Amino acid sequence: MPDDSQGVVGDLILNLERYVRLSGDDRRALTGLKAAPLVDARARGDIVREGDNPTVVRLVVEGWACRYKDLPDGRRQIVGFFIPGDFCDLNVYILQAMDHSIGAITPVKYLAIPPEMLESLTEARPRVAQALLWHELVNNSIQREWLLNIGARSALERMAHLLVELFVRLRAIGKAEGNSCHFPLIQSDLADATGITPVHVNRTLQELRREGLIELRAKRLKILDFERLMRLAMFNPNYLHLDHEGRHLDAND
Amino acid sequence: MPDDSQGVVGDLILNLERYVRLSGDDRRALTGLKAAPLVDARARGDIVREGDNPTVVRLVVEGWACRYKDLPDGRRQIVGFFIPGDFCDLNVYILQAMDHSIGAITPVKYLAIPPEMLESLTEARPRVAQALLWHELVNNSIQREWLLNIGARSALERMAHLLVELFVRLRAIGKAEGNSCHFPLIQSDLADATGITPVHVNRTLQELRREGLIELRAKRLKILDFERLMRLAMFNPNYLHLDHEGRHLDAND
DNA sequence: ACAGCGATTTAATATATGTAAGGGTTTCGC
DNA sequence: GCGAAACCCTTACATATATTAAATCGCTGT
Repeated sequence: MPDDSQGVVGDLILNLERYVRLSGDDRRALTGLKAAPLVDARARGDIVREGDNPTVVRLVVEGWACRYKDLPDGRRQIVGFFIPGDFCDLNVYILQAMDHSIGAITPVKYLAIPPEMLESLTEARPRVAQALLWHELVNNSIQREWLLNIGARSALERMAHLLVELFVRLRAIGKAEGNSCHFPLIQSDLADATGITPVHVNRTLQELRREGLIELRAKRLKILDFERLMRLAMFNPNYLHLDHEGRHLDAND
Repeated sequence: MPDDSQGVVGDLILNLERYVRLSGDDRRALTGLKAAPLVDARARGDIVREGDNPTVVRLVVEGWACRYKDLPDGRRQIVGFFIPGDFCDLNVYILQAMDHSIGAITPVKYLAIPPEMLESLTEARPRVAQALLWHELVNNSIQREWLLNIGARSALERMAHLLVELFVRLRAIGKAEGNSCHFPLIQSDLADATGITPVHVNRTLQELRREGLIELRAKRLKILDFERLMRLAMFNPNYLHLDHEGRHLDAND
């Protein structure tokens, strides 16, 4: 849970400060978002369904969620994960009917922010607007990398890539302890996200363990050899667009 | 070639009017974009390379282009196609370093628009700004559908889906004649876009032909049974977000 | 402590898709 | 109009991943 001084929007601030340096006033303005209603969602339930016409923007405050699409015959593809500090639909609501669903992985707490509240925030604080735009563009970039991942990498490489990405993102909001982190995805989530079958996800994870690259049990992921895992995944951090801050990717910084 | 009254930005206007009803002043303002330099790109050449730091926004005026990413070992994934009236990077340039490349499929003509020119346009014409935002969000939605396509559909379904999508988009800018259209993609383009192998693309196309669903030769695509092709692809037009105009998807309207 | 259920693991088998290589055809530059 | 590429197509074979099913593990709640 976010128990820092910024309270419930602390992870968002951490998130945005990767992109833009915020002033004290910017941070205070963001903190004002906590006036929005805080909503609880049950684990494994839907938060928004394809076809809905949402009227709020959701900011994940606690827990994991995902964006997914499904086919009439039940096949399902997760197209992105949300962790605390991520917006589910900063702009998407503008399109009226949702073209995808949002589901909770764990129990989730989110702020249901009225669009006008965001508008007045971004009008008053241009740097915040800039940071939000950046955050959104990085999301699109991640989406493109996922296409490369699913379209061009082997099952093993895909898995490795997804684990590295999630670990890097979690670390960025201070949710990693050394080289390990809480990891609530079950194997069928990984299957839906990578486009491989749950049985094959299992084989793939075993291979990553056998190779001494990871440990994964009891909802806890531990990266044993970050460097080698990144090489296997052909992980190129460019697409996260963090470099302009001079940060480096190293599991132990 | 766009030889209508709006000249070189005619396809853009057609494109945007699917989303928002533009006034005469809006259209005139958009027509002003043709003051930007018109650039030629050679077929099969790169227009922007991953890592570049572009300073203009590109609007495709003639020809086809694609967004793609590649891996160190040469594997390549096309993550989107651009046809006339599409922006290549309406916002992406903000992120500084490109996380993907843009390549020409055919000879391409594009307007190289300075960001300030776009900014003054959108400040003066809010409906244009709204339409551009919509266009961008639809692009992201298409990206999500592609993830579903590559992650969850079989090779045959994937192929069918891609063909339907491209046909629908071409028709929307008046580039289809009845149930057929110019189609400059070669089989290895289709392979890179669907994440299947060129040989298998060939098998897949033959099957679509054998089933009496399409004709495809000499850079010309003809949809023989639109209804059945859509069903095979599980094509749900929601993701193109055209419905608010009350349009229907029918190959012969 | 145990029941019950979801999650993981294993195994056997099936199949879609990949790989490699050769021949045929269209396209395009000159 | 000719020649050389570039593209398309085919075949034979290899393999990664899917499918199905069933056995174990490990929570969660009683």
